[in-house]
Amino acid sequence: MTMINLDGFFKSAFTVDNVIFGFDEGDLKVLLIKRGEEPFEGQWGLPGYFVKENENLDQAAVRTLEELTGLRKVFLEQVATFGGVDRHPSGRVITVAYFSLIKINQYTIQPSSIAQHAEWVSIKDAKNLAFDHGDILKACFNRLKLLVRTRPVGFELLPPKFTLTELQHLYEAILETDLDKRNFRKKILSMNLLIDLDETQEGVAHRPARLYKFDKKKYDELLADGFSFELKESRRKIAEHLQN
Amino acid sequence: MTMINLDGFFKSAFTVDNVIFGFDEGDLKVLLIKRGEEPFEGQWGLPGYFVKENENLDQAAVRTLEELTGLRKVFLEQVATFGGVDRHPSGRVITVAYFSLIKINQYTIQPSSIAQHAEWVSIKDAKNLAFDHGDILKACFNRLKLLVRTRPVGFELLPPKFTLTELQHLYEAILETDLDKRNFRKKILSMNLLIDLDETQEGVAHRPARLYKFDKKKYDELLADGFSFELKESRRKIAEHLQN
DNA sequence: TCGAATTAGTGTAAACCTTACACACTGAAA
DNA sequence: TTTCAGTGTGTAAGGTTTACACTAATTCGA
Repeated sequence: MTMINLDGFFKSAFTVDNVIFGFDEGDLKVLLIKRGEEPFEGQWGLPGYFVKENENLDQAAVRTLEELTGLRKVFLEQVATFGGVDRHPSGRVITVAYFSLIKINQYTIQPSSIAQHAEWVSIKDAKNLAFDHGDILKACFNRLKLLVRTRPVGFELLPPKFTLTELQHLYEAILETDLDKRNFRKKILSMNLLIDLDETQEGVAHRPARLYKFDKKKYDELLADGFSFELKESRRKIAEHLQN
Repeated sequence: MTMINLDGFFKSAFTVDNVIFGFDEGDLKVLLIKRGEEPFEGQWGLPGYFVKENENLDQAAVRTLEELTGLRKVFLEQVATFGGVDRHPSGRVITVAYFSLIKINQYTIQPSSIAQHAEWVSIKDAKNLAFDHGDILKACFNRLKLLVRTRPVGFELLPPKFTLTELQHLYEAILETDLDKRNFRKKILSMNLLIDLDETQEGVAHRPARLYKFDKKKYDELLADGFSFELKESRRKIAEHLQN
């Protein structure tokens, strides 16, 4: 049997770039690296790693995420591949972008050298990134917006126990819009995907809110029955938004 | 300024694989290649091409699509990248999957060697593909299903003049469900995105249907105003579907 | 301990959208 | 002239989304 010989074809270095989202203090954040060397020294960039000869792309993404955050088994999904000829000044490097959602308070700084320069940056402040990382971040943020409306991934960003207000703020941060409190609660609660823990917040200087957790078991059951999680943004509010 | 030296890192060959959808005789089809050589000789595979040193991924996809179909300026979008270590028997080959939508009657067979073995295969019959092309096709089909509900891409698959029944059949083929004729028409026409051409079909052995064309100009205007094209599948029908 | 501050929690009516459903019309072919 | 095949049309019921404002619980400081 004759096989294709790959020697004659162009080969490129390739990396995975991780867009790691977290949510803290009502603000959606990304874990960025302050670059300590050229190119783009001093600028923010995404954590990126060369893929090894013997590992799959997904494996590389999982491995590097763990090296950086210490976390395993988090939400992680491939988004897109960026392969512009001139995207890397040192030569051709094709990068596969992954995005992940982590609970920011579970994040612990790791001993790896790159992690020393990692910082959570508000998505609003994540500008002027190195390479084409601005484009990559944008693609991942768009994907998150899309995903959050059709699958209950928001819970990946919240601590196990959360209040409805926190959940609403999360959605508002991701969708970049305001939501009506009563309608939001009605909608979320009507899905029966939250377990009311019969506990309340502690240490807040106001009426404490009830705590809920996400009922993953119930969701998996409903999924199997053809249920579709759908959380809509107000169309009117989108339209208003676009006018600004 | 010190730069990273890429020589030390593993490099891989890169291809683009094209999932080219067409619609004909009420049936959604994919353009596949009957493989004339090992590996997977005799099986169907996606048209795939190595990416060149000096071209971007999108350029490679556009170029190869034209080489195969003779068509330029068609709908083309990157879907996902497949980089399993063992996906290609000859060595590491990472492939970036693109999907495109073409008007099947504009397709003309090209002189390229690969095009000689190209055939339109109904999506239902596209099984047992070479490599991981089955997974790739599935990913692209899922993306098409998603896209068709939120953007008016269906028209890319139809001839410039079409009947409402043809449009409905197209949606039914993509969404793999039945739609109610009256409700479908009501919904589509209420968007005001179709121009009634005041012409009718010819050469059919029954009452001829009116012909319409897609009003792209209007759509672009509406888009700018925050309009969102949204065509929903009946939830009940989805649920029924899942039970089968 | 009282009042102010802060955030939590709740219901309804109107508008809008989606669904289910059946029959008369047109033109070609026999 | 009848049959065949597919086109084209309306409505009522049910469900979803929207807009909107006040009372409840707790801490803090005076």
